[in-house]
Amino acid sequence: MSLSARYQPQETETKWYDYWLKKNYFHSEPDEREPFTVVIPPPNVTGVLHMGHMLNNTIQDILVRKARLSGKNACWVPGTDHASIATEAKVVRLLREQGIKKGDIGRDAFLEHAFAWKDKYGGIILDQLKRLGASCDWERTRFTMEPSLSDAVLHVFVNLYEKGRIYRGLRMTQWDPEALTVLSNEEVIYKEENARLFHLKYYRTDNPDLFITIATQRPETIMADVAIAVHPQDERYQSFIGKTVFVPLIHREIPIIADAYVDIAFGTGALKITPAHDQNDYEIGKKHKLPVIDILTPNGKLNEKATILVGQDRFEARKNIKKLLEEAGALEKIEDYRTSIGHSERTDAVVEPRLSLQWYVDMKPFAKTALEAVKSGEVKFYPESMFNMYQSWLQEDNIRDWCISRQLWWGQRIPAWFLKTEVEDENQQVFVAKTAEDALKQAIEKTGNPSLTLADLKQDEDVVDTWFSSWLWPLSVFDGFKDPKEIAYYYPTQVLVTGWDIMFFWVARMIMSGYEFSPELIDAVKIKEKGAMPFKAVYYTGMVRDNKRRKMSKSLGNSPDALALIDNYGADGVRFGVLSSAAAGNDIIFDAPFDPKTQEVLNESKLCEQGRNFCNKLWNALRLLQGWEVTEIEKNDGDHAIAELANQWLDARINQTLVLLQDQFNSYRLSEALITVYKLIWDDFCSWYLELIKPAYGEPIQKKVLEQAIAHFEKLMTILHPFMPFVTEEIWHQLKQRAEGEDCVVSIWPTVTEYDKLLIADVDLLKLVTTSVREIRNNHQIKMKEELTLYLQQSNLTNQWLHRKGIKEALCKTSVLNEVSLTDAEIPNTVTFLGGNDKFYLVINTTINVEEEKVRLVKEIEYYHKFISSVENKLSNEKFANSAPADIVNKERQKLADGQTKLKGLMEALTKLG
RNA sequence: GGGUGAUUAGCUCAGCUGGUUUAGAGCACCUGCCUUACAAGCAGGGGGUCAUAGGUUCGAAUCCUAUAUUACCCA
Repeated sequence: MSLSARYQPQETETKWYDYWLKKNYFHSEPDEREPFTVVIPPPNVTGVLHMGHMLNNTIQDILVRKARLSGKNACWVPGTDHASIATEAKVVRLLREQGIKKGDIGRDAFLEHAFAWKDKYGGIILDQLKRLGASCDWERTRFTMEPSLSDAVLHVFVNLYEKGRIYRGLRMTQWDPEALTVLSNEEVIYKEENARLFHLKYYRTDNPDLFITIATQRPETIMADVAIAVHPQDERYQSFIGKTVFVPLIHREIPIIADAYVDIAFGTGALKITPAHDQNDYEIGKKHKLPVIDILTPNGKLNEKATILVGQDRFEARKNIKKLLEEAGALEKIEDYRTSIGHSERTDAVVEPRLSLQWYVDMKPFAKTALEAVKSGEVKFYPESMFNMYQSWLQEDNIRDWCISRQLWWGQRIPAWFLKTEVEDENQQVFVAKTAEDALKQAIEKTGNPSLTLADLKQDEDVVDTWFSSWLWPLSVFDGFKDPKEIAYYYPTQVLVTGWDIMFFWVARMIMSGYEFSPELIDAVKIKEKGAMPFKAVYYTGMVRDNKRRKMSKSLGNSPDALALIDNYGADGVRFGVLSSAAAGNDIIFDAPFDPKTQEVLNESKLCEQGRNFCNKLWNALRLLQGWEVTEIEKNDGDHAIAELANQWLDARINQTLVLLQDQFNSYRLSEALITVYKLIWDDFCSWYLELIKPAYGEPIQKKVLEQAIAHFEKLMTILHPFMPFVTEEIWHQLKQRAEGEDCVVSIWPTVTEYDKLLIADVDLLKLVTTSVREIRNNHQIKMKEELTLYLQQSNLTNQWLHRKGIKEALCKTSVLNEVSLTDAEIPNTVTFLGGNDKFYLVINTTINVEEEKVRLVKEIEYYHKFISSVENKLSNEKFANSAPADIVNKERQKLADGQTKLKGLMEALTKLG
């Protein structure tokens, strides 16, 4: 059967993925082998595959496939995250389009809609991962809101509450007026923006001629002012302290207080205190026992407490109040300035500080554990430098309690019940339990009222933050909270692969929950033996950016379509492209070009093209092997000697590379590992090995040589498999007839054996001489086919080299020579070049341009002169000789000696030219 | 405002513990080849004061300090 001249990924990729699934190769069950566990960072259930997923899942797949080939019990658990805010927003929007309001249909009906929507559209991303080749154990697919995982969330909530680590409190929170929920601090994204600073006059109540000017960027909140604060040492305002002023427009009287918090240099040095609408003002207000006046509705409109502009949106009110202030003579001036403004991560709405009653996790003890885990090296970060960022966040003075309640319905409802009779406030009685029945028992006990029934209780309306379920992911995907069997085997996971942007959201919190709960779920002996950490290593990928260094995102439209890329280059090609410039932690500039006319991103990539070309190279190597005619007759001729040499050499090179690869895998230098394999295959195997064993035109190849070649090719396919699974599986099967279950995906990663380093050096010289001869041909316009004669200067080295079996024949073949011989004499009318330290003379039939030759030699001589003098300088420095280690000094001496030999040779050649 | 990285060829990046590195790779570029597996290819080539200025050292792309540029994190 003849093969197409080009590799066709479309034809093979689906075929092999289905085959692997059919064979159940990705499924794992606990057994006696060492486990290699990876849990996927669960993408949003509503998500579609983007470049970041491609990168991060390619890396995970490489690690998992490599582990599988290395004989470990590889288990990669996939799944999705319910993503409460994002999903709820999506469903709300969808319902609105159908004319349905969330509030009208109620909680249960809404959840029905949401689940229906999730069943229909959720999890598309998991199918897309299959296109990429992800070898997940799909039988283990989990969802953060499925019953078992939700159960774990409730368990943990109750557990932490009982330990006194979860509390309910009235605090200043970050409010998203669009999603109508509080956010955790981490969900607020600060952006630098242009803003205006309004300078407003507040007149004294005791003297209408005196006023104090304050600077604010939020004039629409002055109706909520409760004081003006100045610095106690500010000389300008000493006479104002203790007096009162009128709030402009509404003429409410407020005091002027002194507080060292005020920055004398900022604005006018006088600060309006608005506790309901500013975090810092709230703190000052509390300190000075000032009242709180909240003038905003949940959706960011002014309420009746504002008394003016009631019903207007905060930004509309800001515009309108400017006019009123001007008319009232209260506006002194407006300044432009830059400031950073907090936006909601999910809805991008400007967040509003808001006083509200929420649930919090006390983070101090957790932070200490999490910091220690990485500091001690139990959890390793790649790259290590990520620890700095981690540390600064977890330090005691930086860590803040985690607000975990959200005013949403899509998520796990908070397992807390209250008495219907009590007013909702900080002091009301609360019964935290996994079920309403348990809560009722508590209520009866605590109130001493046995007649209470379920009807007297009401459950907290809120749900927990999505991250409060995903922080349990490594524990809950193995149902650790229900059954210790699987988790005892699979925990801790090996490595977590994720972007550094969710280091705080997710990584740190998983470390916290891991240390907190795994000792409760797993046998103490096992924990002692394997550790309590959720993963042994974290591989932080960079952010994928476009060629203008912007983060690739759907909203910017600067990300190529991941699936279109796979269509264009094949999954293997895209995997190659995405990985090849992705060192851990460094951001990746993905090279997809933009259409110069439309400015739309094109689904093209040079790097993926390189990956596709590599597949094609492999494919053609296969075609070469298949095209040869085979002979059973073994001849002990030159070709045989070359084949033997090539065979042993490639074997040595593979072994040498395997050692390097192991090191690269151990340190997670995967892009380097890929380049290493790429070079081994393209340069060593294709360019040298196959060219060496290639029979002359029309000649057959010896059966044994072909078998050796196939064996090497097969080994190389196993080595490349983790990176490019599809093409390697295809070639693996094309190479020979395979028995049932004899597949590349489950082949055995080669073990390193002793190899001949000297042979590698000898072939390096062969390559060097060949390249030199080819260069001379190029320079003298001698055809590649024209056979030439080469002489080598006689020396111990050349003598030994040329007499290694196969070298002479190989050299004749690669350099197209008719004769190679050793000589003591200078050979006239030849081009001289250096190979190693020795001189080579190439006889060419064209007349040598003596002047050109001289120029070339003089240039080289100059180079060595400089080189030698720099080494001599170093060596003549006594301090160097005394303080440098002996082997370094010896190396320098060797460098000098070699340089001198080379220089001598070149000088002789120059003299010879006359 | 506080902090952390980055700066190496036209572009994207390697270079790990200072010493076979007067610095590597891929792409792009130049020259010659449709040679019988592959033009998605082959053979060869050019191109870098390692951001700048100091310092430590026998020795610095590598360590230290400052400056510049740039990216990000935190408030």
